[in-house]
Amino acid sequence: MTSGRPSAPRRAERSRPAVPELIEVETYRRAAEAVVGRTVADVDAPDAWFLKRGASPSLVTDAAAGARVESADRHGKVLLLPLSSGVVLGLRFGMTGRLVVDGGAPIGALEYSSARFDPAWERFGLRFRGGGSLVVSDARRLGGVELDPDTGLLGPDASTITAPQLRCALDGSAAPLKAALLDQHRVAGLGNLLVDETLWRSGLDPARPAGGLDAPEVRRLAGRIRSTVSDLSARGGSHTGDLQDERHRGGRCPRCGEELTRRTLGGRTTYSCPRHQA
DNA sequence: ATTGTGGCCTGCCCGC
DNA sequence: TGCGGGCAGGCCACAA
Repeated sequence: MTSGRPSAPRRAERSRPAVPELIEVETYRRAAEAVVGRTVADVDAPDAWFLKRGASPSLVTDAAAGARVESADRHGKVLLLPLSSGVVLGLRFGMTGRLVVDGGAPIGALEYSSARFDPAWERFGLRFRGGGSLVVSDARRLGGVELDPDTGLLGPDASTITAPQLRCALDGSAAPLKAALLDQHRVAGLGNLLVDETLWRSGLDPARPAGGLDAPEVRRLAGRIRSTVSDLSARGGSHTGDLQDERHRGGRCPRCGEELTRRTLGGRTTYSCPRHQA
């Protein structure tokens, strides 16, 4: 699209949903700590499609009913609930998944109108002895529940990734930097918004071959990944980046005013500044 | 093996 | 005013 017009009409100021990337799932994890130590009375799995990797309502019920929640952990975008039965419950939230603990407002509720929380969107739930519940609400059904997820397949968590870990994750890869950072096997926890924000802050072109970064660039990127996660966590979500308001056709670089490049990389819509991301 | 593509799913935005 | 196409993106199956 050619410029000439000042810019596309600015998107309505209405806040956008916080897509569940690492930051949001960490918020869910903290909320889930409220149920640690409780015993599962019953499993509610009304949507069998939501159960992945061979899990079925009866298998999940067998694993969870009567078991105590031992802890609430997270790796990347996966929320892990180890149970006293020895089974670990893995919860993924896809793009629109929310966690509702004890019937309170779903995390991120303030981002939405009340109509967004249709009871029909409840895909999975645990009810606890003595009351309370933990429910996954997901309009789009892109999330899921699995038993004993293999976290060994995931890369190091983005929030604490070190330069050597990042080098290892990117080394020898010809894939675009954007695609490599989205790949949960390489780095766990980053989604589309966080990657674009991080690369913009790093001054790195998302199309650069991932393995082509030199050592200073890898160090810089590792630091930016951590600081971006930390910064946006403090602001309240992965949608609070500096680039966010300009993520639309005709959007402009918040730093230099150049029109942002919009393209598809790693299968995702990618915005970057052609002037200072190289 | 790695990298790329398309499909899943469905609410919602926008243009007609 | 209503309708319908396109868009959103995490994740997986599959293709090259």
